[in-house]
Amino acid sequence: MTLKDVADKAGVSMMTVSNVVHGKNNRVSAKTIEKVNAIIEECGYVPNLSARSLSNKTSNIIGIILSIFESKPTENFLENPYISTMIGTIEQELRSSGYYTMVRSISHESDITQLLKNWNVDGIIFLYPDFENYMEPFLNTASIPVAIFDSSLASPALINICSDDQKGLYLSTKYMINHGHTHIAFIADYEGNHILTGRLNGYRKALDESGIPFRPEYVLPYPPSYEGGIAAGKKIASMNSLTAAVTTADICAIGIMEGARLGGLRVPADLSVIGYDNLNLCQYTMPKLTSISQDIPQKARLATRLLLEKICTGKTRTPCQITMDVDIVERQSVVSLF
Amino acid sequence: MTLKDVADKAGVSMMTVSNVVHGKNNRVSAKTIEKVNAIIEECGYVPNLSARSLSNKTSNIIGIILSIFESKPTENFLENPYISTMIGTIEQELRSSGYYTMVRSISHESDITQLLKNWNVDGIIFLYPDFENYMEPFLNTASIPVAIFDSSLASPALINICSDDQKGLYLSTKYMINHGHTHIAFIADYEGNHILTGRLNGYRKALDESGIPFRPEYVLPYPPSYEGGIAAGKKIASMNSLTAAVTTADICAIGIMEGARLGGLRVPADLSVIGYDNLNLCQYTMPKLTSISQDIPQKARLATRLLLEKICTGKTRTPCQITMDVDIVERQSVVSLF
DNA sequence: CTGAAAGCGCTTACAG
DNA sequence: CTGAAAGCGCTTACAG
Repeated sequence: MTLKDVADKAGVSMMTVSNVVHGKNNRVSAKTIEKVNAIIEECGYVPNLSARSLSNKTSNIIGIILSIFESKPTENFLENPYISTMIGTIEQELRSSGYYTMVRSISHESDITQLLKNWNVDGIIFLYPDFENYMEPFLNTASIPVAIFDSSLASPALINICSDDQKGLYLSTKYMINHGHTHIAFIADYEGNHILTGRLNGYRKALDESGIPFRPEYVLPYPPSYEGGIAAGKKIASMNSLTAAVTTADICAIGIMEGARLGGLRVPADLSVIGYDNLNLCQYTMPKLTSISQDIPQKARLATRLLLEKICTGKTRTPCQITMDVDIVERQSVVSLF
Repeated sequence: MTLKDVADKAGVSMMTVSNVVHGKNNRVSAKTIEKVNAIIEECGYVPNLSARSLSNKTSNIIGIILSIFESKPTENFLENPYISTMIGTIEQELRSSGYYTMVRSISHESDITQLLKNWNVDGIIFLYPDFENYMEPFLNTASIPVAIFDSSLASPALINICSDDQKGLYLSTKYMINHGHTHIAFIADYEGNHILTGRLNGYRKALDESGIPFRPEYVLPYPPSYEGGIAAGKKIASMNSLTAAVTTADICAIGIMEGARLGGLRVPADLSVIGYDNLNLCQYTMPKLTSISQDIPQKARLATRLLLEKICTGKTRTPCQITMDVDIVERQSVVSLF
């Protein structure tokens, strides 16, 4: 069942059917519209989008790029609930605007342009900011809108949705201070990572504001993973001077609690801890983990909308670099020293 | 840069270039192949897959169907790490075989056939068995291979990868028995759900084998969610007769531990618990949760391979309903009564 | 308000 | 081993 079949059956031209399908109602008489729609309904006609794409030079397909690194094991990447929330939210948003979602992992920069040419992809969303090295040259070549999250690149060609990393750690550090803590560790190997560096700055800002001296030895550069957290927790127990730890991932905070216990501390009695991301699992630990939350669906939705707007109008209305607010979610992992 | 451009530049026909692109080397002389490939390389020619699809009646696109229910809030669905592992593994597998992954949520049965016609999708993978009502009529119409997981449908037209649910609960119940437990609760509202019913059967089988009477009052039909688990845990505490609980989801097991504590029990001293799925978060709880593990990537990989095999050959080699093995992962949530 | 023609970039089926 | 012709299902640009 093709456009032509419908046209023949209705006794009109393909052009007329096409106009009806696209709702260009001012170009067709009401009577014809009705007749054509009845036939479409009856025969279950569905347009062939490959054909449309071929003549259109456009596809209504948006590419979601998963990972560029072969080296990085995909498993880690995938067990992250962040990713599924992102993909699901983006798909819903795209679908409701008549777009299709193609998910693709890539291993070379050339894979991206290949994907574009293969399917006339209308826009691209990178889920992770890992792509930054490839980004600049790619952006210069790319003729289609591109969205990314938490990137340090400030190119006006890039839709870049960030979250307020500095405020995140400002909030958790301030929360510790408000509960009487002054010896607060910051856990993350921030060097060379602009997101983590932003968070370190938030930590420092909170200390400064309260007149608490910043001590470099309280910055423990362990990776923000479960294992990194365990190592950090043990280290903290051995230092014997800290009452609180803030960090940049819930998994790491959980590791810190575990490591601190292994080192002989009670949590939260001897060590208060605050995580980051507010994952579901914060409520499953003991104590339940206080954490910094960002609205991930909101982030995904905003990126998708700006991308579609740019595709349709050729321009983004708002500044294309947007920083989203974060919040603290109180649970039980912080003890008051007052 | 199109086939024609390459052909002109090489001084050959489009047909020859097409043959080179598809590696039909026996139809082209070595010299011509080399010349054409050099030009392709130089110009960065990438075939337009919409055009290919149009003449081919095939697309190399596989549809992954996310959710059919508008009513079910998508959020729940998405924060499930199972989903991202599935999507990621399937995408990798498809990509390495030259296929493309289109993710799509649907709200009506007709959305599926529409997707097929829109893009000439070559195959479909349903992530969840929720679609069973729609399945039978759909399978009769559908001309393309379909894969699903954990479905009770035994249609030979369906590639159906299950896991050994009965064995899963047999293992956890047996493990309890081997540690001296005889008063063991089974938590899940299994009625009307063939997966959970299979698991209940495994529970009963383990009891039977050890000559422990099955007591209907030990089956607590709470939903296998965190909240359901909390309710079940409180109930167990109030019953004062049970020393162990097996269930069908890690989240539920974590809820049970929480509920039991709220009811005054110590975990695991007073109540041993075993979960199901072996999610990462099993290692983040206290006590760390013993659980039943299924190899999710393996499941996704197998479904994808069988689907591609069926697409290419028109037949699946193996029986299309496959049950995968499960295993128990020991941690700290079970105490020995000996 | 309606339609005939040309073309998007590829493949299939055939001829040589 | 190579190529010219027709066609996949749609849209664009134009004419009436």
